[in-house]
Amino acid sequence: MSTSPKAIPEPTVRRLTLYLRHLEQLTGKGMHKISSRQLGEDLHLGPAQVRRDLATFGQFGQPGMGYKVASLVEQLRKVLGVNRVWKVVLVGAGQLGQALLRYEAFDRQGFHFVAAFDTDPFKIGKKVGAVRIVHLDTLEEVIRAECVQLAILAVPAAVVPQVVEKLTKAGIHGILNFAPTSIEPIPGVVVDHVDVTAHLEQLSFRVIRMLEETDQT
Amino acid sequence: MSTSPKAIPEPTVRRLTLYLRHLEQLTGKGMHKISSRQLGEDLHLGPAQVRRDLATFGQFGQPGMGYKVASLVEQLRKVLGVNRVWKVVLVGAGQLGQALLRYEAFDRQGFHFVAAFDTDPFKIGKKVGAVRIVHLDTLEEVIRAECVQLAILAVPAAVVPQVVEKLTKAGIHGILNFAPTSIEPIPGVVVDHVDVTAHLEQLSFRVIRMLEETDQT
DNA sequence: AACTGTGAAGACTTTCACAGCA
DNA sequence: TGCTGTGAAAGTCTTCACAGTT
Repeated sequence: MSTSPKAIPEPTVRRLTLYLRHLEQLTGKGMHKISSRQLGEDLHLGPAQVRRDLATFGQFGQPGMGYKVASLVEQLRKVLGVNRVWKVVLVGAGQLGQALLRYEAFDRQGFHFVAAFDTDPFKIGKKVGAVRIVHLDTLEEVIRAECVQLAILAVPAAVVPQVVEKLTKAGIHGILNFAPTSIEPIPGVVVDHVDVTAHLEQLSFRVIRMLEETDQT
Repeated sequence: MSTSPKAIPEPTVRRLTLYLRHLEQLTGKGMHKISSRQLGEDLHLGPAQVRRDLATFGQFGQPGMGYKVASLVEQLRKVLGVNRVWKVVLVGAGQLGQALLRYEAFDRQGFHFVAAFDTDPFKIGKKVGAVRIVHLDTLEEVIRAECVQLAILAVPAAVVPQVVEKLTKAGIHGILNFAPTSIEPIPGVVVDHVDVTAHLEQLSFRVIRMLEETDQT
């Protein structure tokens, strides 16, 4: 009976990210306004889809003119919550973990690594990118001291449950899981999953279908 | 008017991967049959969802008994196209690319790297995991000679269009893109996208929403 | 009794098509 | 004219609920 919950559909949220990235590139090119038709064309979406998505959280377009790129970028950042800095920890400093630590685009988008954890004595103390690898046992301490909100998990599937428990205890708010295993839902923690093998399997499925359709004799 | 195209919904395909992975783990544990209720519980899905998904491509369950794990695994593999080996090349042997080359789970799932390409003279000739890095100029040659079907792109966004063109010319069937840029649809080529920044932004959005909902005074 | 497969209902998402503004 | 925002239609996906099998 107070603030309306708004209910933004999940597919819309996924596309907001795409709009934001594309619009950021456009500002770099000095483009000041854009229409839903053009934006849709660039991202291979229908113009109605674009307008519906953007209208979900307010009215930004100017009828007859289109959207002002700069203000749209600002609004999208606000909606997605990237108009501020998120503190992030990495758990699991293997090959993938280290590649993520070195990926500079995260910082530019407001996701700032404050620490990396591992249990391998050979890795501890090593500096990767801008952060030092420390022992997993210090996880709770660091997360509380630094008020870290997000964690990226790049550990073997087998240890995911234990690490998740530690993170939950430490009061983390969100987890992005790269391990090929599903995480039990936890109240108060948002979980998302990046599953590269799943994407390859999707690709496999779609390639087969495509070839079958093409090959109709 | 001949073979029915069946039309499997995309969300279903995404879940098939999850079923497959979970069932493979179950075989390892000596579990021989499972019900839709149990499988759904394990993966946090409704039992009706599971049955609908599995029934999409044939009848596998035994009423009163559930599903036979081994035969379901076999069927899912067949549907997803992972009952065979896919030849894969990596383009872009940076941090992320090298981490992917070393990720052994791909091979186990039937995705076999046959080559890695880059343009950096310091990287060329180096062996990462089981494959050697060679110059991008040899891409078409290698893809044709080895009949490679899939490519993983881990190059900077700026060079994606050129690389995609090379791949298309070489007759690739599927591309999995890790660069934060969208790829123009190409007839005869299936494209999928792994976008880590997008996942972080999703997480950001959902964490904010969760905290707002929790905080209602 | 325990369970699957599925028609039909319901929920959600996309697309159409047009009123209204610049 | 060129464009947005949106009610309503169409399309897609999920869930219910039950007939039918073991």
